[in-house]
Amino acid sequence: MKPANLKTLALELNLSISTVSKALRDSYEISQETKKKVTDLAKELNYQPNPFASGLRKKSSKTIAVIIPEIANNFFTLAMDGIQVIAQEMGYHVLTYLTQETLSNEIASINHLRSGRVDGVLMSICSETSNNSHLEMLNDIGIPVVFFDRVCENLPFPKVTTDDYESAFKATQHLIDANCKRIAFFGGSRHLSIMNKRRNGYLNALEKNNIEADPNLMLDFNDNNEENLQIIGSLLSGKNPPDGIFSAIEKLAINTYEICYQLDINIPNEVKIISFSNLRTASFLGPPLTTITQPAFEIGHEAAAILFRLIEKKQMNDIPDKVVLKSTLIARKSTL
Amino acid sequence: MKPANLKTLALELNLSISTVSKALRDSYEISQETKKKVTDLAKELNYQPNPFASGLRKKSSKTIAVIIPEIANNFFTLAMDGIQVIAQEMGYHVLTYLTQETLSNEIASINHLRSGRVDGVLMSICSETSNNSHLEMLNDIGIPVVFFDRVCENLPFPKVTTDDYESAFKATQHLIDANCKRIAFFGGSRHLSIMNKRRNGYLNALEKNNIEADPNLMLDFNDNNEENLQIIGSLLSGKNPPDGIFSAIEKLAINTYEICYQLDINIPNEVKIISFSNLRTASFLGPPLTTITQPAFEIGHEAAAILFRLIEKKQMNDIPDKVVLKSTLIARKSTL
DNA sequence: CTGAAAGCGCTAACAG
DNA sequence: CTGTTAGCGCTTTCAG
Repeated sequence: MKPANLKTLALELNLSISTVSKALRDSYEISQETKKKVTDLAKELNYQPNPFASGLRKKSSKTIAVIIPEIANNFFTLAMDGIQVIAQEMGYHVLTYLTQETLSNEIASINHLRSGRVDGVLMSICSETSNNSHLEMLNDIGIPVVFFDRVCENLPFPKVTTDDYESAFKATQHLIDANCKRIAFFGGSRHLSIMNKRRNGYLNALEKNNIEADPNLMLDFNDNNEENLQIIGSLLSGKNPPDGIFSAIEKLAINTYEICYQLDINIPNEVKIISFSNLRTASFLGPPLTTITQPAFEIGHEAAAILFRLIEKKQMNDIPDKVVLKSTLIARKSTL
Repeated sequence: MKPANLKTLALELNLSISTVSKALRDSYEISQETKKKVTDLAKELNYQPNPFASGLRKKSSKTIAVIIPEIANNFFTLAMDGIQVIAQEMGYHVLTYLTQETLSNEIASINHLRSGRVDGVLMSICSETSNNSHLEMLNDIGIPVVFFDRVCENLPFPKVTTDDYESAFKATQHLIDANCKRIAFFGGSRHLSIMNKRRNGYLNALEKNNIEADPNLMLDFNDNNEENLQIIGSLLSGKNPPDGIFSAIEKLAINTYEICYQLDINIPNEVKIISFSNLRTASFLGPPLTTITQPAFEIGHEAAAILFRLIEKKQMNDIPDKVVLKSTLIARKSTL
């Protein structure tokens, strides 16, 4: 069935299209009486304004884009939830683009934004992103952008992150306090600033405790699960295995559990593990996993809140350049 | 910076707008030479067609809506991934609406569709949805719809589900085979057909084994986590507790683990558990959880594939009314 | 092969 | 207070 439009309403009520339009937007130019007639009929006919027509006219769409590496990931899922909650409140629609950790997809997604389809963008960059030329285009496009979690440091957009360096430092210190001597770092792409911060937190904690960093214990992983399992397997079954692991990525901690189950390595007796993670089941793993838990929902929520202020150009005075929401270390049996 | 449009290109090349438009759409009316000039310039200027203008004109938006109860849920996250993968392939944009298990949100989301903003809808209904009047509006709107997982049985839209009845039957039989005598069923809203199917599978498996169903062991849960924990707690600490639990909802299985940890109840010795679940960590729980795992990614992927055929009116002959993708029972220690 | 022109539904300036 | 009109950028007849 063809949806009702302004013309339908105008015809029915013997009014002009513009009067109907103004009435619906509650313009001061229109009499109460007319407004009532119009809104009543609109409700009756389930009138919904055509978003293309008004988008075309007003150059705004009440839509934002969320560009993230993946959705099957507890952190991004929770962040997404935080974004959606506030978007729904504000009456915005949310378009999602997954880059699948692939640069070409990220570029394609950004190119979509050029068309004016969305009023703003929330973004977490993919692990392949090293050079920023495509992100700089965001500047040219002149669209509000807020980065969250995996931010791009040298671009002039607000950033919402967690205290990656401090948390990583604490995590490492936690292992040291648990008497670990050979602590491994499981990280991801060196292109990501959050990974570098976590790595630095790790290194500085070692240094502060006069432990020499062993390059053999600092592993960078990519997105290939099979390969990652092998790397972890050879590390743990090789000579001089670590007695503590700080994983900067949830997936790698789960992989480590898998390997330990396979090789019958006892956690925490033979190796202790702490990981950045938003697993809801961390407490029920065998053994329960000590985590650095990021406030994922809040990060998404806050990033979206800033974006909406940017879009609606309200309170522009107090748009922060950076927001850092603290993560929480929750000690469980895997580091006991 | 203002994005390039057809006029920009036309002016630059001394061509008419319509020629440029046709050239970009590779019309047979346009010479190869002109096409090349146009596409080259378009690439150079990063031309992206204005989606509002073409949406307005063509009454199609290359956009679909996904309406789901929640995103912080392993099943829906994976389904979403399946949807996104094929949508991206097909060049479609994906709008997500979360109903948060609330009928009023579901109605609001459906009302958004009326405007022609999207070309099709993928939907999983919320647990509050009993009466279908708002879903019937989908019919009036005349937009392609495909239901997945939480389908609405009596509406004439394709449905993609898993074999809920059979899987529930198997799950219950699995507990019976493991020597459970008092098997509890943890379910959700009675409004959802999948819940009824799972409950029926449970009941029929009991019947087939000449076990009398005990109403005290059949629990319906809602979305209130605290309350659910209490209910499970009193069941397990009461007299005549179950020696087996079949949970139709992942979250309830996790809640059960929590209570068992609290009350120091040994799984599987005192109570065995099997649950519908897409937890990636099921194997690493203490103890590993026996699951009925739905092919969540595939369900999303298949539902989207059907939707796109519907939208593009291709292969309309073989649009299935129903697709059932099988779940897998993976036996682990929680039922050993 | 190319161009002119109408119109999708809405908004906003301007007239009345 | 209400109506007329132009035009957002694109597609699509229809003419040439």
